[in-house]
This record gives sequence, structure tokens and C-alpha cells, in this order.
Amino acid sequence: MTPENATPDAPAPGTAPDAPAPGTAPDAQRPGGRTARVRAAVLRAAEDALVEVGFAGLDLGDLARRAEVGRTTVYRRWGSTGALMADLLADMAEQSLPRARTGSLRDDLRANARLVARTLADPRQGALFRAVLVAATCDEAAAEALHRFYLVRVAEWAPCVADAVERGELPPDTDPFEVVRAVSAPLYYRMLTTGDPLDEAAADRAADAAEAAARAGAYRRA
Amino acid sequence: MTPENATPDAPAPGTAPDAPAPGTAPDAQRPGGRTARVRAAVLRAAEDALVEVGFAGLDLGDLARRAEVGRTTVYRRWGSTGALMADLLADMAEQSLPRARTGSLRDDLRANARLVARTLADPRQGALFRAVLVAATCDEAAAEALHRFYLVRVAEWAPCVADAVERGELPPDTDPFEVVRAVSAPLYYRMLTTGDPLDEAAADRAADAAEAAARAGAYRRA
DNA sequence: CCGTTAACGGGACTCTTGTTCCGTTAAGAT
DNA sequence: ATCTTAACGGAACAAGAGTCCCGTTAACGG
Repeated sequence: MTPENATPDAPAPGTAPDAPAPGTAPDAQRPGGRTARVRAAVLRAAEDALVEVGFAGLDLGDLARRAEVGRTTVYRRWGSTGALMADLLADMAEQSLPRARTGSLRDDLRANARLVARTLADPRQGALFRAVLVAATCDEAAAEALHRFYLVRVAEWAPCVADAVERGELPPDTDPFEVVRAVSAPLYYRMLTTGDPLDEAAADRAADAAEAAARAGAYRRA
Repeated sequence: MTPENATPDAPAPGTAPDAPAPGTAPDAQRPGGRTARVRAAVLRAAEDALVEVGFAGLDLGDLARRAEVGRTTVYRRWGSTGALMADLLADMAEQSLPRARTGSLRDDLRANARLVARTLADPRQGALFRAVLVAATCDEAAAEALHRFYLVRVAEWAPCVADAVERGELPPDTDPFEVVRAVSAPLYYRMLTTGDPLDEAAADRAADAAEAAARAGAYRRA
């Protein structure tokens, strides 16, 4: 993500050397300094470009210019915008913020809802998330990366719900993942299908609705 | 939508004649027979193409070939894929199915949830909806058309909730639109962020959760 | 039925996107 | 320090998307 402090051993996705001869060595090539620097610069440029022109307007040639990298390099290493998005999502998944621990289900869910709403409402982050969602509907690899990304995020917050179950606030067979998803869902739906703003009121309503439904047992397993 | 039985007076969106001279007549040109036929053929072709290659892979030249229409015509009348999607969405908005009237809030909401789930799970309809959502995040005109589309759909089902309020099943100041949206939201969220199937169980859970939250007063106004 | 002109359609043209070729640079091993 | 070669980058090339020009077709008004 960030240019310099990227993990230097970050491996490119499924990439073959220049001439992918049929009998080449299996894997693990040369991920050191320069390669990592190029990757970081391109991913950073991709973020900028996504915010400005969205996924549909993404052009690998333009990316190369922004990242001050050879056009050929970008085409060779990622090949398609979808593959690049998958790589970017893998990078994003490593930056989840830690969940809240207020001790109250209501406040934990509200904290989550407000975080999501703030993220989606933020000009840069919001545009980035929309672009990434778009990419996932266009490219299979990006879709898988996106699913992993949300799995990581939801798993981070699920313990809030599990703790509430433990405390007896919710039915014992409540599915924590479903409750966390129920908090985000209305916010994403609103962003996509209406032009209404994602303010704190909307966030709190989403959290409270999820909590009420969970208490009523709407998210019990099987 | 369908090739032949399209309304013959369907107007193209904001379109100027071949040479948009500054002092031309205001509007309402010549929407008769041929024009309407071309529009229907192109919109139909657009649906097919969206299902096959998605919004990102949409190419106006290819559309012209599919619709057996001059390439120039497509570029002139719509100009961009976004404008074409806006036109397609306006067309789709006229085809809402009527809401359920079971007399029970629970069954009405379940009927709505199952309809949404079936639509999104359908190979053709689902792909079309995903493509349209993508278009809305890429193009301002398409976004507005999409908002109108969902407003129409939600308004069709809102009376189910209003009737339940009338019957005393829900708090009197419940916002019917928000309840209807709460039914769809988890289904869209699931489609986008996980690979899980949209089956009847998921639909029923979405409906029941929305109902429980509504009963608890989570969707009261102000 | 006839005239006017909005709208259509073919073909040439341009500019952008993506690929290929090959020489250059620097990572990693000895 | 030196060698090997993975990975980078420039330039030429091919393919395709979008635009322009201008002749043709068919709505709509009289």
C-alpha cells in the first residue's frame, strides 16, 4: 500500500518469468528490492487512479505513467485490470482496523456501523471501495480476493457478537458473522441504490436494527 | 425492452439532431416507427451483451452489430455506455411486478425477499442487475436512473408495510420505505461480498430480520 | 400523394490500448 | 568482487474503439 514500508518480500500473484518456457522452475523467483518497489508504486498509482476515474476508466498505460514505471512491466506482471485489483485487495486485507471492545453489544455494533459509514462516505476510501466492488463483479480473481477481504473484516468484528452471546444477551445459537454482515448491509445498499448520505443516523439505525433482529433470534443457525 | 411490443412513442433520452445547431427547436423530434425499432433492438442487444460480458466489456460497436444497426447510429444516439444504461434503466423501471397482498406482514415481506433473491440468482437477470449496479457507480446519469428505478420498486412494496402499520402490527411512525429496503439489503450485500448462494433460506432470513427490527421500532422516523 | 428533414448507415480516418522484440539493469548466489 | 538471469523499460507494431463526412432512407406535415 504505502510506497516505502511495504513488505519487501511481497510476492506478485501468479506471474511467470519473461519467457514462460514449459519446463521452467516451479516458483519463488526474485521478489527483492526493485520488484517490491515497483509493485508498491503501481498499487499506489492504482488507488489514485481508481479514486479519480473509477474501475471502468482504469488504463494500465496510464498507471505506468503515474507510477513512473515501464508500460511493459505493468502489462507483464498483472496483464489485466482484474488481476491488479485482486493484488490490491490482498494488500488492503492486511490493513483491517481492530474491532471495538466496549463491553456492550449495542455500542460495539454502533462503532462498527459508524466505521463502515465513515469509510464509505469518505471521498477517497469510498471511491476506492466502490471501484473494488465493481472490479469484483467484472473479474473472477478480483471477486475471490474481495470475498477473502470481507471475510477478514467480518471475522475481526464477529467476537463482539460472540461475546454478547456469551453474556446471554443473544440466543445461544446466533451466527456472529451474519449479525456483523447485517450491520453493514443496509449501508452498502443505501450507497448503491439511493443517493442518500451515509451519516451517523443511518449508521446507528443499521446497528440498532441488526441488534433487534439478533435479539429476536433472526440470525440463529439452521 | 422486447423488440416488437415496445411502446412506439418511446422517446430517446437527451438527444440532439445530427447537427446540434445552437438555435434549433427545443425538443420532441421524430420518435416514430424506425427510431423506436432501433432503440428497442439496441436495448435488447445491450441486455444480451451485459449478461455475456458485463458492463466493463461493453462495446458500442459490438452492440450495433448485435442489433443489426449502424455503428454511427449507436454512437450518435447514446454516445457513451453510461447514457445507454440510463436509457435501459428507464425502460426496466416500467416493468415492475405488482406487490404481494397476503394480508400478513411476514408473508408479504417473505414474498418480496424471495422475489429479489430469485431475480438476483437468475443467470440472466442477476447478471443484468450486477451490470446495472456497476454502470451506476461509473456514470452519473446511470446512477440517477438507478435511484429512480429502486424508488419505483420500493414504492411498489411499501404499502405492505403501511398496511401492517394500519393493522397495528408495527409502531405507528414506522417508515415503510426503510423496512422494504431492509429486506433487500442483506441479499445484495451477500451477492456482492460473499460467494454464497441466494436461496430461499437466505431470503426468509432477510425478511424475518427486517420484520423483527421493524417490530422493535428500529425504522421509526426522526 | 409529395416535400422536407430527422434519423439512419457505410466508409475512411485518428487515437488509444495492448502486444512483441530485444537490449539494459540490478537481485541473489558463489 | 563476479556471474547468472529475473525483472525492467524503450520502441516499433497490430488491433480496435470512437469520430467525421456525406449520401440514403423513411417519418411526419401539408
